Amino acid sequence: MKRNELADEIVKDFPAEDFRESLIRWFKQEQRTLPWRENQDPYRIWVSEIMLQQTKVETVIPYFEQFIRKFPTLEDLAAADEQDVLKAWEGLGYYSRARNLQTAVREVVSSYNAAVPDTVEEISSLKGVGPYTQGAILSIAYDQPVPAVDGNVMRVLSRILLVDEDIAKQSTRKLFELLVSRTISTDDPSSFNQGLMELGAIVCTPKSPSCLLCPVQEYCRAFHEGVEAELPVKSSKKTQKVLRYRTYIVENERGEVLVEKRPEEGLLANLWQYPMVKEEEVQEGSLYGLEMEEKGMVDRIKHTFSHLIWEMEVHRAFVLSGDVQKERAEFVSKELLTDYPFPVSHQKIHPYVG
DNA sequence: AACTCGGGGCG
DNA sequence: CGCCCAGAGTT
Repeated sequence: MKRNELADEIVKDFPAEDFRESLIRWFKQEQRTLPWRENQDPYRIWVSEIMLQQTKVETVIPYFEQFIRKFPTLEDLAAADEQDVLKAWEGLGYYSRARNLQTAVREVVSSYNAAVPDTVEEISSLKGVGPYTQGAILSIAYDQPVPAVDGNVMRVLSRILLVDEDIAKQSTRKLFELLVSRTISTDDPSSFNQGLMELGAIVCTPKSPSCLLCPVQEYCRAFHEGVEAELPVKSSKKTQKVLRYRTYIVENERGEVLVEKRPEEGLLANLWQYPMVKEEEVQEGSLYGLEMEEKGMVDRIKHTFSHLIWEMEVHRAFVLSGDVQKERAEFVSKELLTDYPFPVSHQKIHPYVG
């Protein structure tokens, strides 16, 4: 069956209008007060949506407030140094979000007279603005009736409409976009989309949903069948690879510490770290052309990413002779170190640097 | 369609 | 420990 026909069959006999009204009424009553809900400024909505990708609301709040203080307008962000933007993003993860956001904001300044575009074609062309974010900005900032399908929406609707497609597949998101298109409110698409997400965050949670408190319980097919705990269906992912490194705290005679900037692409791109070499490439007493006196291991740090695991041995060393021959590596005073954006894995080393 | 890309909190 | 989170870009 074609996706379009499947969507038609799923929404057949579903009381969309009653569902809409209950959902929107509940959202207006019960929504959390959040900093990006103070107004409809497209720039603020945009920043919040990027930060919220794969990140919980409670985590985002302090980052959002500090980010807006630092970069109050789109022009401020466009004019900022990338390093300062990454510093404001430090600890939030998925750092390409920050770099793509700045790229996109600069594009808006140069090509759209600093006004966030309000059409699907224009806004979806911006770096970092995918199917979800485009729908979120258009519906929340511009009141357009377009779907904004995230994990919450797929979970909520899979239960309400009894959909057992695997939500780990990208193609499934398109089915839910069709389902939202057939149910969304044209009067208040913003409250409808946010209501679905808010419901997923507060009531229709992944584990043990609060069905007895649900404002749309009477419309929930999964609840009536008693299968809400079995939905959504999601295939599991594979286990992570383990990578072993030795990380150095190298101090010179002036009390400065050696740090290096990671490559422009890939994992933790353009963030800084203490020099780190694969365990099998360690050369005792030598690093990046420097001759060192090794003072032994300080700690073992295990850091887990979504797709891999780092096991780092942290060693302390002092420079005996030589010059740094490695690209993007430099000695920095301990005071200035706080200006450099570090991933959390290496922030764990800061206490040993003093 | 599968992989990459962070980090935290929860059971 | 595994799972999930207001996903997007790359291959």
